[in-house]
Amino acid sequence: MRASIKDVAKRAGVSISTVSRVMNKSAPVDKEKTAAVKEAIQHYNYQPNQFGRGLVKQNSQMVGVYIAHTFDSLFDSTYYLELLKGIQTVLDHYNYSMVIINEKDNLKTGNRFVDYVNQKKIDGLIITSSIIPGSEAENSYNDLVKGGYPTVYIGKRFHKEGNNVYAQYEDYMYQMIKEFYMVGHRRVLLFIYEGHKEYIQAVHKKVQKNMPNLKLFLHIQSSNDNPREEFKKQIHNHVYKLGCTAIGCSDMDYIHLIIGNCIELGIRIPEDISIISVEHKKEEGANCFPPINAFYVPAQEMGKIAAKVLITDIEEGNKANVFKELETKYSQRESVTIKKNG
Amino acid sequence: MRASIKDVAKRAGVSISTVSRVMNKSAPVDKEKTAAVKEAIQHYNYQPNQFGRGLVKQNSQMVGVYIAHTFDSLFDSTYYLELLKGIQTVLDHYNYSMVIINEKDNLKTGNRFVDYVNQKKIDGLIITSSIIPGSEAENSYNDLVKGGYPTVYIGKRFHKEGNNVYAQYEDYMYQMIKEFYMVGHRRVLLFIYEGHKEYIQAVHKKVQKNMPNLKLFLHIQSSNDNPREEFKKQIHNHVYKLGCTAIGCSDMDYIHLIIGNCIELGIRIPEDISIISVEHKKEEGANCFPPINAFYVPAQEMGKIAAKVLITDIEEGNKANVFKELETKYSQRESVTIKKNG
DNA sequence: CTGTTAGCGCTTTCAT
DNA sequence: ATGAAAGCGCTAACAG
Repeated sequence: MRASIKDVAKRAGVSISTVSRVMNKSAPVDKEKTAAVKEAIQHYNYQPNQFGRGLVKQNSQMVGVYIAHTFDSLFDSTYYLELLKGIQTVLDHYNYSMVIINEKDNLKTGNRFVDYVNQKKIDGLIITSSIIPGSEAENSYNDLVKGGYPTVYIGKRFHKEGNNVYAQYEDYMYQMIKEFYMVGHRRVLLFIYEGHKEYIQAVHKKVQKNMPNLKLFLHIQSSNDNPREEFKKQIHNHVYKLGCTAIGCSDMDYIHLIIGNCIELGIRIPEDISIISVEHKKEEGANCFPPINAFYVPAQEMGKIAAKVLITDIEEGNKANVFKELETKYSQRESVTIKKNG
Repeated sequence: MRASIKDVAKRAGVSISTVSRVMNKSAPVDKEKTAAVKEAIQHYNYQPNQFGRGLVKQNSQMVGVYIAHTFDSLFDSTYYLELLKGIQTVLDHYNYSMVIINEKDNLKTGNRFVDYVNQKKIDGLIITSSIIPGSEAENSYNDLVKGGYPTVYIGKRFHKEGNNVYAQYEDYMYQMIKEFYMVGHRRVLLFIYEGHKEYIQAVHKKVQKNMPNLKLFLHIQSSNDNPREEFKKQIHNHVYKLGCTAIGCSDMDYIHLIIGNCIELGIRIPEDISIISVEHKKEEGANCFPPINAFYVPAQEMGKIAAKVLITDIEEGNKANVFKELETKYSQRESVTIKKNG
């Protein structure tokens, strides 16, 4: 059994409260006693038991990160990875730990984070945009917010309460299409994550309204055993049969499959096909061959902000809701060319 | 304030011990009282506070995953990602949560996991291979093992005690070179992570001994702002000036940079240069252009095994040390060709 | 400045 | 089968 505060107190010849005082610097303590306590702490390699401390302070120094997603898709997306990096960085700085709360089944009815909250396992909660609108989780989350529990929601929010960090997915996807449109493309293929299905509809509508003579082809990519062949089929079909001259994709994950398949199919970039992607890591597109035009979504920054907001909320109480909208930045590189209308 | 066991007891008209009994099924309870308690639990949406429970049971249902690494490099490596996926999957199944313990500064003197152990924040610890041999962390880890604390070490171990899961890095890297050697290559360039520097030396020695007429060029890649140019320089130099006919790399992360640069430099794969990689995700190499020969290291499987071993250790006590060595599998694809000795 | 004590929420004897 | 009570390790209020 590890040493407890009692052992330390005994060895230092003081009471447990004195030990507690020097541990937490919560009250002035005689110099010599302080030294004795410190010696005893050293000697036992003493660390206060978090259950005891937590029981009285009711905090765990842990923060939950909720992800309603298969872990596979999560850990394959640069977006989440960068988000997590950002979160972890500031959590670490403020001496909090990150607990991942993963919901993989029953995305509609699951709300596993509620248990963590009720069990006091975590002091605050960061929700990742993968939560399904209208799901049980969304409801539970709203309850939490209403109850004043420290939370931050990353991604598109459908309610105005609560802290929110967001990079307008719909905006930059729309911008992407507009980029193509402006240089003459009229038939565009979009590779989209299954999880973004909901959001892309709004984009599609707006496109139909504002660029009536542009035809948008959507390919919703679900997990697949052979993405190589799947992409090849899609690209071949859309480029050769349906006359697409531009491909957009919402994550760098797909870009190598797209580039590689284009090369294999004898489709030149950008001469035959223009490509724009989204990058969640700086200059990611620049490291492709050829360098790919991309919208930079500062995912890591988003994670950092979310964590900072959450910690402020935890430690100082939520004064006002924070709504932080991040800007994306478009980098022109070598993957888009003007399409002469023919 | 959330409901406590007292509130539940009061509403159900029983004592708190009875509530505890029905919660934990730790003793038979009258049917009607059980029903009443369950109703009250429902009503309050009651979840036992983990501090209270933990204080008496001294367990947290949390497991620490220690990573002595910058988080960036961690979350950019498929190896770690797959490892984490595997760990998370089985942890989830056994109702444990994963806490990431990240050591980014002072890799030689840091041992942050010790605090988590002493504070009882975690019930067990998984150490990731990135721990530096001879470091403070290594020492602390050995102490933990000696003290019977539940741990699993993933990666090469320098001591025989404790649970260990391992895919012989040195073996498969040696095999990789041998593959090149067998088909006639005599000048091989290896792209290596900085973190693997220690291990590759042994490989190098063995190569020098067993394949005396093979010349091995090592490029240790540290984090770099412009990997694209860095790789281009390296490849250009080693292929054109130093006559390398084969490139090996220890992680898929680099493969697109290598392939892309080769294409840009007019180096054909596999006609001019043969390539072998390591893949930590099944068929990852098959999705490259061209498909890349690779050694499959079952990182996810390793994570699963590690977690399973750890949980067994936690819940049943460590009977004997588990030493599990995973086999790698070599997939031949289209990136290696015979080199006619000239 | 410091020791004594109550009490955080829970599980687990110990009686009954 | 069940309630009373002890006690897990700690902090904070209180008394001195």
